[in-house]
Amino acid sequence: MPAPSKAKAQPKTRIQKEKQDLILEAALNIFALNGYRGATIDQIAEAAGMSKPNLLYYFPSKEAIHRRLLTGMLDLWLDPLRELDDSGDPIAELRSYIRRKLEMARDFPRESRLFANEMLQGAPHAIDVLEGELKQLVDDKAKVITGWMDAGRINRTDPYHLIFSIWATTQHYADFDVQVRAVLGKARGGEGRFEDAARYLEHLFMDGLRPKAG
Amino acid sequence: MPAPSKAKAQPKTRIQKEKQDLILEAALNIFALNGYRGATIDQIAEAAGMSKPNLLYYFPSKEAIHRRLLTGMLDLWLDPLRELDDSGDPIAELRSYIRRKLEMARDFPRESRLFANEMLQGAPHAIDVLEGELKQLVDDKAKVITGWMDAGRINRTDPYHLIFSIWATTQHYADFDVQVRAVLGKARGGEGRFEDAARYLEHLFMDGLRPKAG
DNA sequence: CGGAAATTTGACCAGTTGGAAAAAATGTTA
DNA sequence: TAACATTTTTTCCAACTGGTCAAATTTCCG
Repeated sequence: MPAPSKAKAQPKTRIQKEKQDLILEAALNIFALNGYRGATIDQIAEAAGMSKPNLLYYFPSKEAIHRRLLTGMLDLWLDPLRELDDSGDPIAELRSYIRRKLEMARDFPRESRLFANEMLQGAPHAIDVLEGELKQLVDDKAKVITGWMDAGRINRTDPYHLIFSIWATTQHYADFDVQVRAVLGKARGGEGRFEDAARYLEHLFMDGLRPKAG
Repeated sequence: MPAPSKAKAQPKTRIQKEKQDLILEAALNIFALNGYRGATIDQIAEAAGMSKPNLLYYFPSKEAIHRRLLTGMLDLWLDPLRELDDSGDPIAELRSYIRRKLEMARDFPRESRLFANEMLQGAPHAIDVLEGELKQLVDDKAKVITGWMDAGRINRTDPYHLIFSIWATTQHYADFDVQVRAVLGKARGGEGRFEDAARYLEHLFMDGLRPKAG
């Protein structure tokens, strides 16, 4: 029995990596659905098709699994913002940022909910990333956006709150999915809702509600 | 020992009402912070300054406390939308709806988080309200908004997604408070952040980002 | 005061949960 | 096949959790 704790950091065999991925996949489902405390190792193990002690052979603790998922997804989460390009056309850049974020809400709803859960709890495991990497990145991109405003290429407004509102509106479709579906009903709550949302959000962020000709 | 179960439905004495309020107040803190499963009766009891059996004298179960909080806040949550007035000025009505919702995020962050937690879990206790009362109300108000569009008083867009985006952007400041604070930093993350948010959101929803003179 | 009703407490319980230990089973390789 | 490392299962445990119950205490009211 060699220290299995090593296995977690860098999986040696391909089998180990496969099992770990299996566990992470199952854990993502359970955590996203029930929150950290609501999830049990037994549930995760069963979903991964193995026994609890077997799962604990690959990860030292429940918290370790959660930490892995969270750090993994934080990177994913930040990617779209990283792509916001200073040298591109402001309107097109922001439009495609909104689209990318909405696609993430559609394609990675479990990750989004995991993140939302963490935020609701006060980000006990992610606060340093928020105050470090995230803040840094947002500060950066806020400058880019401010530059566009200075050049008169988009209306002047608060770049930080602009980014917040893009986060909020897009993630809403993942985190509050039940509500969205319930309100839209069967007719409009199907697959098309993301298309509708994309069209709407684009219009909102670009032109707002007030008619141009006062 | 008369059936204490009656006490929950209609508190007899003023003392009973006071204690129940004390418990609900404490429970709101704990539930909002830890989610339903993350909260323990012991925690709530201690926060309310009483023993666990004593708390259970006033509420029959943990779930009963949670249910009371949830139904109580759903009403509060719907109030601002109810006030949206068909006969008012569209721009002013929507503006003040946004302001009211943002004030709710500022003044009732715990309630907002309780609600967010419930949504993330798939609304197991609130799904009927969402599909019933809430959907009804939104359908109603969507018609009002559509009427304004037909009259050319606001730009044509999807009224349902408009309402979603108002919910999302305003609640974001309660539910993702840690993130907002972390990104804004000490300088701008203080009390003023709600004022900034209000100014920003008003501008966004009214005029969007694209300069009028293309 | 004195008794009844309401409130509070301490002891307890059964089920669950995260996790440990060790043995058993299964490769793997020479 | 023998020796060795890896993986899996069986068994177990201590802490925690929601909730009960009877006894003790306090409050209320004539």
